[in-house]
Amino acid sequence: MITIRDVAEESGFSVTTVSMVLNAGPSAARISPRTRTRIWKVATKLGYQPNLFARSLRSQRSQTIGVIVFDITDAYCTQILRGIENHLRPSGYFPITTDLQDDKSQFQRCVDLLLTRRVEAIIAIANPVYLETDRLVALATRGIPTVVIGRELPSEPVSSIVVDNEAGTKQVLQHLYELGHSKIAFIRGPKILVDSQQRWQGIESFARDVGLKIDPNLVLEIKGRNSSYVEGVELTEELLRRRPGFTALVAFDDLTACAAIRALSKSGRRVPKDCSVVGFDDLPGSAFYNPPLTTVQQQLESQGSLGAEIVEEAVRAAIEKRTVAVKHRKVSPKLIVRETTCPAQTQ
Amino acid sequence: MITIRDVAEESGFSVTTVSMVLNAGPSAARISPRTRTRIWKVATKLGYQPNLFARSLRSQRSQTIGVIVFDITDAYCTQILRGIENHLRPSGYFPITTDLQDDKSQFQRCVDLLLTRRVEAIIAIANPVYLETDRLVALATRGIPTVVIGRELPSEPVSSIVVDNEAGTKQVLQHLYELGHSKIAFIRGPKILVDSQQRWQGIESFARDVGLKIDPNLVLEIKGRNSSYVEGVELTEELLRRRPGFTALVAFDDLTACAAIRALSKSGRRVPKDCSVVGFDDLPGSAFYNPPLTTVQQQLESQGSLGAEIVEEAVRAAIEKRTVAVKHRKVSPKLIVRETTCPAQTQ
DNA sequence: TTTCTCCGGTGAAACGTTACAATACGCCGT
DNA sequence: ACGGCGTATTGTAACGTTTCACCGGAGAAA
Repeated sequence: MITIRDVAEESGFSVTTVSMVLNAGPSAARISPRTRTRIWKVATKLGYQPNLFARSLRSQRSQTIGVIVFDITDAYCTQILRGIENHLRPSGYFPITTDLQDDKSQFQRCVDLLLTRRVEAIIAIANPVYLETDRLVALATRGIPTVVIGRELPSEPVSSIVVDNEAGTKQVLQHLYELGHSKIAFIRGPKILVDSQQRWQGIESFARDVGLKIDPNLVLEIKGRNSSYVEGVELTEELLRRRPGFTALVAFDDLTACAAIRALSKSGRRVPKDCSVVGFDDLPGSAFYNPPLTTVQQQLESQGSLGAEIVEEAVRAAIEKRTVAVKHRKVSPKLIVRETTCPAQTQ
Repeated sequence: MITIRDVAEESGFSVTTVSMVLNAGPSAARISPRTRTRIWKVATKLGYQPNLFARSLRSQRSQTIGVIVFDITDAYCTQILRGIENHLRPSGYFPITTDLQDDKSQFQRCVDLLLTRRVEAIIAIANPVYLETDRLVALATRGIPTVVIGRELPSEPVSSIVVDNEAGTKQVLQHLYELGHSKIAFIRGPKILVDSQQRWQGIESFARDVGLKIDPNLVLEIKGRNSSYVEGVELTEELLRRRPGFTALVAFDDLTACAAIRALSKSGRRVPKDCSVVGFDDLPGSAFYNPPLTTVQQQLESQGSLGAEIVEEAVRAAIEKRTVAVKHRKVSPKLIVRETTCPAQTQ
């Protein structure tokens, strides 16, 4: 392994000079251009690779950002990860990831792991049903910039990024409205999720705006006792029992939408001809569903890179001893029209 | 931040002694039990956290394993990651992941990134269509234990883990055979993939064993020119045009199976009543497909933990200056019967 | 008593950087 | 000739560990 000392000897300059040049920081400006090129040449000739451990030990900076995901096998998390990594790459920071494995009790372990690795900031991807807010706040007050993706924490000293659920469902309903649907069924998400309420507000608000009537008998809600998929199937069957006449169904999310389509197919109805269906999330599989699902895309990659941007800025601020305000961002989702929606049949 | 020196002063012992005790290595045995408990007590009282950078700098060991995935948003990769992480957790190693983003040309960058972080070993999750074998071999010969998951490299100094494709398709065909199917269509995978050939061998071998006749007109092959999904749809339509009488279809993988189901549905056929369909992979979405897909599970988590086990052993061997043989492991897949297969209709 | 061995522990030198203060030196004005 | 100043460069002390060689002393063997 070749060290900075080797470069110094080979180039005839001191270790200090080499260090300054190779770091290309502000102090490198004080070194003459001739010396700089000379040192660079020697460094690349020898194939010098700085030792991160020595560097971090001395400079007290790890060049590392910690990411906590609630489930690495969940496509929601990995798309965000992709965004984070892409944003961080050019800035020289490296993201390291710990996985909660959907087990809330692992949170402290994950945080400790990251702190042991001396991460300079933390991005947490929030599970919709739980979030260890206190621990995140503890981080933030310890001076570690923290941002949470997927949950709004307006009153806490933690930055956050969320999707604009209301705007999403508005687009959904507008789409169906423009296709001429008026008898629309809804499967709402579980009450515990803030997302559910926001999405419902978008529905109500758009319906009110255009004078669309929502039949309370066509609105059911996921209780979340058992698998969301089987519950989706059951609720759809219940809707069919109550008022078989609806021509469209808005599901809380893609999984529920898939369940609904399954139930509709089993009852002999064809999607979208007899009934249009719309989901929310745009899971990777949704484009290949039978039929391909019309749904709302959450711009997860953007959310990730936005998160990375925020912590990066916060870290930079900390280094320069500036303070930086907590940020709360909302990203606009996008309706993706595929093959589960079509104009309402005029009967 | 509290250091080992603080613990030494507070406990009245030397830094050396504290270090030996806290590392709980073989040299700790030389220290008397009384001293040991005393030091531990002080360390926990002060909340001592060793500085990984200092430790790694001195000991030349990073306690880190590098993982290269070909696409972090691919469920295939993340399930393997889960297995790796779970295996590594108790042993104190930490996996750091780099993402190829399905771009072969990024490989060297990813390797360099990991080498910069001084990983002690590398696990590479191979993309089915490409693999930078040379670079992996280069790693292995540089003394960095390397294992590749998803590709067999029998003649190289790199360990490997693969699924037993042949055993998988044998189970598939046996399942259909036992359900009474004899007119079976096949969509083979692209020739370039070794997986394709192995899976086909399983089919042929089982058919030969039980005397099942395979109609060459019912065998089509993915060329891989455009999206695998749309090609699956087209091939299924072609099969229906040629010999509409088949009662079952074996697809190369889940995505193709979904495409086939889609094409069958569009042609008015009901799955599984009119035609059974089997996939391969067990993608996370497959259980929620319409209908839920009968498929072959690849035991990805096991593959991951197996990979972790192999590199861990290799690292341990390197530390103790033993040499350890390259290992090639095959894991047995498992048929998951869901709702796309049923007994053949006797016409 | 002397020498040897073992036990329990220690001092000091690394590991490869970066940061701070200091230095050498050429040049200007006086 | 001399002080002063700015520029380009350097010596040295950290950063927090681990490791290696060593040491004092108590008991056993000679």
